[in-house]
Amino acid sequence: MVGSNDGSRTRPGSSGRTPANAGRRSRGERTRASLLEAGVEVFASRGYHAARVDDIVALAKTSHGTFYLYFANKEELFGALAADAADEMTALAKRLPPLDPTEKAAAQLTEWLRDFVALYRGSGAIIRAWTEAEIGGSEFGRLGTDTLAEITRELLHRIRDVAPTGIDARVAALALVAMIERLNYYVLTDQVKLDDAAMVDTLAAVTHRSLFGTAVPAHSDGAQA
Amino acid sequence: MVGSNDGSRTRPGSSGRTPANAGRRSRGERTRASLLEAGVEVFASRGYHAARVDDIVALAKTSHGTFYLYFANKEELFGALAADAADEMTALAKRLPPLDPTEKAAAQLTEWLRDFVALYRGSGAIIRAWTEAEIGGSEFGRLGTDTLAEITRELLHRIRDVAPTGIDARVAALALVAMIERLNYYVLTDQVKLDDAAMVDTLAAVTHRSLFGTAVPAHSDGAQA
Amino acid sequence: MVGSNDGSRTRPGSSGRTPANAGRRSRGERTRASLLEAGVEVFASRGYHAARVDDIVALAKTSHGTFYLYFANKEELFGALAADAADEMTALAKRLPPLDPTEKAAAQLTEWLRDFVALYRGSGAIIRAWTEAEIGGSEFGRLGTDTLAEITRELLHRIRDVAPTGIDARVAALALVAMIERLNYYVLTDQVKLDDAAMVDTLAAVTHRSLFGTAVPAHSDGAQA
Amino acid sequence: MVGSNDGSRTRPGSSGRTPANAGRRSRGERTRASLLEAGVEVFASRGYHAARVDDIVALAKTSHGTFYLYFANKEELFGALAADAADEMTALAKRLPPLDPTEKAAAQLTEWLRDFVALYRGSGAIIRAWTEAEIGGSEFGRLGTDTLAEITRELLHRIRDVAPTGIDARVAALALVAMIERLNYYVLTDQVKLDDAAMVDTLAAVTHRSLFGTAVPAHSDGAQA
DNA sequence: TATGAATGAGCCTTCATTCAT
DNA sequence: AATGAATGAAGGCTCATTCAT
Repeated sequence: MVGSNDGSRTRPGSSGRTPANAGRRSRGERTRASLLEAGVEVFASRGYHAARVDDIVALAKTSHGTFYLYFANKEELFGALAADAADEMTALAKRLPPLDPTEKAAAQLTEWLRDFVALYRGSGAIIRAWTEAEIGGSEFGRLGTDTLAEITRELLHRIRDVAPTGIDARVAALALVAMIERLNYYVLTDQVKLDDAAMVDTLAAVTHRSLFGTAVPAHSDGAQA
Repeated sequence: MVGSNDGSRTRPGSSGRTPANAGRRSRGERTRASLLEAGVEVFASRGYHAARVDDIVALAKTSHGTFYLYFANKEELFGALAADAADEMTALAKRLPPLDPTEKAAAQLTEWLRDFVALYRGSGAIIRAWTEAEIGGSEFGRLGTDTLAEITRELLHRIRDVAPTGIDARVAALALVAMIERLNYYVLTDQVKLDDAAMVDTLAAVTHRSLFGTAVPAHSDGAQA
Repeated sequence: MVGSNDGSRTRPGSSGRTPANAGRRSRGERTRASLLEAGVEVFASRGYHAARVDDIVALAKTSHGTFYLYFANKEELFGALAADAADEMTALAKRLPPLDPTEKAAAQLTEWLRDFVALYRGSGAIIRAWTEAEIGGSEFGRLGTDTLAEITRELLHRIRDVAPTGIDARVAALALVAMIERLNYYVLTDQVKLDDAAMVDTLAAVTHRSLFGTAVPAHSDGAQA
Repeated sequence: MVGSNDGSRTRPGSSGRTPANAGRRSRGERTRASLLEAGVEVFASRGYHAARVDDIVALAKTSHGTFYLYFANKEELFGALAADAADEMTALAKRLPPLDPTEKAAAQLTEWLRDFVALYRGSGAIIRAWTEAEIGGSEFGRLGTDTLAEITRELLHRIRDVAPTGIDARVAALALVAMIERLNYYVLTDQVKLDDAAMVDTLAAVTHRSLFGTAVPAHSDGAQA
């Protein structure tokens, strides 16, 4: 579909990209990095479809030709960004705290939600873009879901035993993740004005109550509604 | 000045469209209807951006020229569909039942959620497409949000007095609507396999518990009121 | 080129169009007349290319179908109008007065120029439009020139004997007609602000002097510069 | 905001275009030049409205996309050509010689008219096209007039003091310019067959006589000053 | 490695003309 | 005689991608 870029020509700047030598990167790596950076910026402000390769190379202060030296096409650049975001999200999922009626667990959940908000604010532009319907034959849509699915899976682990009767734990986990993601989405896209603390507290409270029937104790250390 | 190229060329099929003669529609009305129908189909399967006027007219078995006889452009057709969807959603919002800890209220909520699912299944393709970032300068994005905002508003009316301390009613309403919409979205787009009853019951349960701390009685998985 | 309108189907309203029964015209004649009228208006305000059949039928308060009942295409309607304008111009050419150094001849020339201005103001819109480069393969461009050519021919008749030595009478006639037409054009299209009297007097003076070397006596009955 | 779709994508071939390196032009400059050349050709033969971007790129042996790399649209290409033509015309206007009854002045006028003919033969196609009614909201129509207005202005300077009584100098200047332009137009578009010398001599004679009442001495039909 | 000019498939839109009623 | 819905051939323009240098 995308020309004959069968990957047979080696891409520049793909040598040791370990954090250690991050400061002294080859020219190729710097170029690639600036393209990625520009990509985030442009995808964030325009969305995937409206993003122009033109805009990206202009922001990265490089040329069209160079762009295709590093990425087979627009989709691949987006894919790289999405993979990064997915990695971060997966790592976050792993850190989901245990859930029980205790105040400590509630506080930890709040804490975790704060991290989620931070991550969503950073990589959210990409996550948001990839929630856009139909990027590259829905492959990315799935990727977005899969990523959230990991959080769902972790959440399910935590609540399976504590979920009240009458609630399907799997569905509840899904619903809660949906809630968390979407509310963040509304806030990030400015469709709704809300300060982070109120959002975090409410998400924690709803989650906690829906599982344990009682409110999270209100003295979570932050501003509160 | 003479004709004024303001596109004022009168549109066909705009005669008496009263419910009475809805069956016997003029040719123009039929054409317009088939274009709308095709629009739903195409927007649903491809998303707004990937939808081609070509696809729509092909499905409607009409010509390119005819399309522009009825709609100024792709956006306008989408707008018409979106407006319809918004109307239905608004009407549904108005029917949101009162919320209190009683079993009857819980049952009514379940019922309402069933309606939501039905509506979402019908117009959801459009709602989904219009949640896509950046259609026509984000005007539609807002419209989508505004529509959901109406449900939020109605929900807020119902829970303002019953919301437990420690929960900001406005934010909670928002969060619950976000949850309801997104879970439906996941199911509608087949990103998650779930039967409607489980979804409805869980959404009802989470909503109910997050507000009242107790589960909805579990015997609601039938068509009983 | 223009579809298969080979004229085989008889056009409505083409019966006795003599001035005598002009008042009691059949419906067809009235329709045709209103289309012609609308044509003048639209061609005048928009020019030939920008004129839309849409505009014409809207102004004539009739339909597209009807338009093609009376005219094979847009060009034919224009042709009809152009032919009328050409007839009038030809008649005017015939009335060009004799030219000699006398004061009387000068006055008659001024008078004739006044008529030219009047005619140009009425049919000028069409004349102007048809001076537009390339209407229907330059056929009309020629028609416009041919019409002016008749004035040139008449002028040549008048000046052949009186033209001073050193001036080619044919070329001079052509030049003078060019001058008369273009100055009127500038004024009619508001590219130049000029009152009719000044224009007429100057055109008469330049014509007279270029032929006879002396100014036209200044007491031509009208406003004068 | 990021890339701003204001068409600011830098145009190719806009490096040092000094006369010095005019011979060795960059590829971009050559492409742009061939598009301009093709533009003249196509506008000349078809007129502005009938000119197709397709025709232009075909003649320039380049692609559709390339066209839009150099010009925002058809109008802009035309504008570039028109601006060039306007510049040349303005320069010519500045060179209009002084006008007085002497034979030398008459000879200089003839000489100037020869230059006008030469210029009109080169850029006339564009001038002609832009006299077409209604290019881009009449902006160009005015430009054409404005350009001729400069000649009118210069002519007015020269004749203001020598114009005979009974002739409004401004109107006369306008009329003479109109005559000169239109006669050239007729000849250039082959609507009239005329050799250049006859045209030039007659225009000079008419101009001279209308101002000074005597013919230009007839022996000017050579290249003598 | 990098450049940026060139490409062309694809899309939206217009409008003169036709045709069923 | 009239209508107005339908048609489809153009035409202008965009933008991801390629290629010569």
